[in-house]
Amino acid sequence: MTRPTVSDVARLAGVSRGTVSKALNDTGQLSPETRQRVQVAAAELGFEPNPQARSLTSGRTFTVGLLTSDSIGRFSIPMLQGVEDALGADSIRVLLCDARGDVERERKYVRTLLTQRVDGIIVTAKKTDVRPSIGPLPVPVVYAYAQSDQPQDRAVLPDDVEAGRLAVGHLLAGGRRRIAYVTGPTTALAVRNREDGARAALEQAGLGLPAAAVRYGEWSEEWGREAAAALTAAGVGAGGIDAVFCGSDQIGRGVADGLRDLGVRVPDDVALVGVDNWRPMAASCRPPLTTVDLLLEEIGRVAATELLARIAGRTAPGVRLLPGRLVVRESSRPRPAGA
Amino acid sequence: MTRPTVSDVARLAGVSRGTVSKALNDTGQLSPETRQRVQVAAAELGFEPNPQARSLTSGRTFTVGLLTSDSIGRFSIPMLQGVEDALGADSIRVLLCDARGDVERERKYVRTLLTQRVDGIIVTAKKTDVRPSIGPLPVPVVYAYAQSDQPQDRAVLPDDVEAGRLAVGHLLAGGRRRIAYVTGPTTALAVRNREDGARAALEQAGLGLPAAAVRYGEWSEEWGREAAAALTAAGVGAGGIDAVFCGSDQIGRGVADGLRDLGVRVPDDVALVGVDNWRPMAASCRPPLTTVDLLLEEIGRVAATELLARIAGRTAPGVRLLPGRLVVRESSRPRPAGA
DNA sequence: CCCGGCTAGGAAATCGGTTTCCGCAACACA
DNA sequence: TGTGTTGCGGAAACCGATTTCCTAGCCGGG
Repeated sequence: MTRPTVSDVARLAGVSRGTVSKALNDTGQLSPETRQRVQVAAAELGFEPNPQARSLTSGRTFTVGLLTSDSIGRFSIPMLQGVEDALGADSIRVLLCDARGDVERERKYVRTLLTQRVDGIIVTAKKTDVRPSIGPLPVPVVYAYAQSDQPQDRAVLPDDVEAGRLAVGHLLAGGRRRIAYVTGPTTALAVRNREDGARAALEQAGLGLPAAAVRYGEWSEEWGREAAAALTAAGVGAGGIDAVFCGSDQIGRGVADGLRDLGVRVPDDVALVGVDNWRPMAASCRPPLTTVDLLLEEIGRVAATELLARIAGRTAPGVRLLPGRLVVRESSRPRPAGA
Repeated sequence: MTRPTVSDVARLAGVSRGTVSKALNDTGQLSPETRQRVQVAAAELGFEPNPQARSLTSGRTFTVGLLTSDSIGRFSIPMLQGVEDALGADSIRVLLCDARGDVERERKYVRTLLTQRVDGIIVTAKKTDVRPSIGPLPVPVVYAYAQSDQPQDRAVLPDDVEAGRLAVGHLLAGGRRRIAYVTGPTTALAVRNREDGARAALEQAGLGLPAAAVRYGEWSEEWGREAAAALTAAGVGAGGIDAVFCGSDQIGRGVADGLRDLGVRVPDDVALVGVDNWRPMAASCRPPLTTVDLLLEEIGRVAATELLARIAGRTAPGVRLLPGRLVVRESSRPRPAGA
């Protein structure tokens, strides 16, 4: 009934407990025969060492804490999977803590994780803006899709400047010239970075991003619809815009619907590119929305790998940016030749 | 540098290690003075018992495994939060395992969790259909938003029959009489249960759900749009339908868009109700979608509470159904009087 | 034949708590 | 004063593994 212990294996193999440990961990000086005899005995009993007992001596728990400061959400999920992926390969367990944006709760969780003797902590958020560090801790910490206000903390982030460049570069390549940017609040770092990228791409093409072509608002469809109306008040085609870079797929979808309501054709009159590659939004959009996938799963994977490196003692501070990938759908199809 | 242990506390308080344990756990026979002296010493040192060492003797780890069979997704998140909520109150940790629909991976995770000596396991899924049991295990298991094929396993599920009844009852109360049901694949249990509920409500009002009024398809907006066209081919108003119960908010949104394209007014001509209360879908719908919230967070909370009860030895097999709640928005506004 | 060097594997300490068992001291009672 | 009870707290075993230290036995060389 009760699980086998080293003593059981020792008895069956006819050796001492210490010898069992050495045999199963490939340490100490043992004859190949003894080693094998122990291994056979362990297999026969289905012996698996008790992790609690093991970590009592080793000091390691083979567990890392995953602390989400804002709730777990749409952005966290792919990252979670990436993290699990990278850690699972080393059979490291993940302890989940959702602080839900509550500073007090976050502090409590950090204490819990330390008490629990986790080997490291990954901190995630739902926006990439700078946030307070969870403090100098006796264990390694990596921020994923989040960054702390302490420069020595390590962070893994999407390259939002590059994302803006990608999106606008794609529109330019499709022959668009008068491009607008409908996006979230200026307070968001991602909004500003993507704008920088967009500007860079435009300038490289000898174009600019006039103030009237940039619209800050909420991360919502409603805002997208509203902005679509405002942007086309001056008409489309000759004098007006011929493409919109949307700060998110939700906004993109709103813009698409807004344009549609106004009789503006997408992509014939105006092309659209979003950001996130949030399937239910982007793929069901009419027409399906071209978008920049920030590869959040990859961010999770890299963050976990970096954490393992830090646990192993290799450390590098600062921010690491990961490029996204353009997913081309209908909404940015180039104009038919000669249109 | 290194964390204080019972020995440190014992030394400071001038007692033995055993006495420290008794004092801090309110066991044994100690004078109030000694007890307090130890507590003061422990507080002074910031002593926190090592959970690994503790679980070595107690056999308990104060950790439960959360096994998501299909990936973590939209449905899991609210449940996760409910689970965390209920367990956090007892300072029980959550070990996250995402099997991503892979049976082999799931088996591996179950082994890992058992090796880890978790006190219990919660199994979640993204659909409520019957699934293979993870087997008779030496620890308690509760299925949340999932159910196993073994009747003795405990499951906590949304009451989909009641959800159908709620939705259709609401439409009937708003004066609708010719109600259609656009939903997911017949293979899904939720689809059939909600249909049963819808039928029950209709029959209670002396009405029926004709075969032509039920449309099975995918859980997608595309399907909703398609179905909207088919349902209104016969026209709306006098001879046609005056309301649609949609199997999900995604479908609901598709139906809304489809009707809009066809010039059918929602809710004036046709009222809509969805299921899920998935904010980004339901609230951004035009018009905003009335929907049945299945209260997944509550399901997570209840599942966790049940698991704790089982860990404590109180057990009851079988399925427990939790009712949802109607969230009324624009899409089901009753017709203006006299229309 | 004796001694030094080497190897295989056992004994015991250790990690940090919990728990059982036992003895001492104080007290009540006859 | 002797004895039985009770309250308090210490000593030590224990949980399950790892690791250090040490010894027995074997080998070869002188």
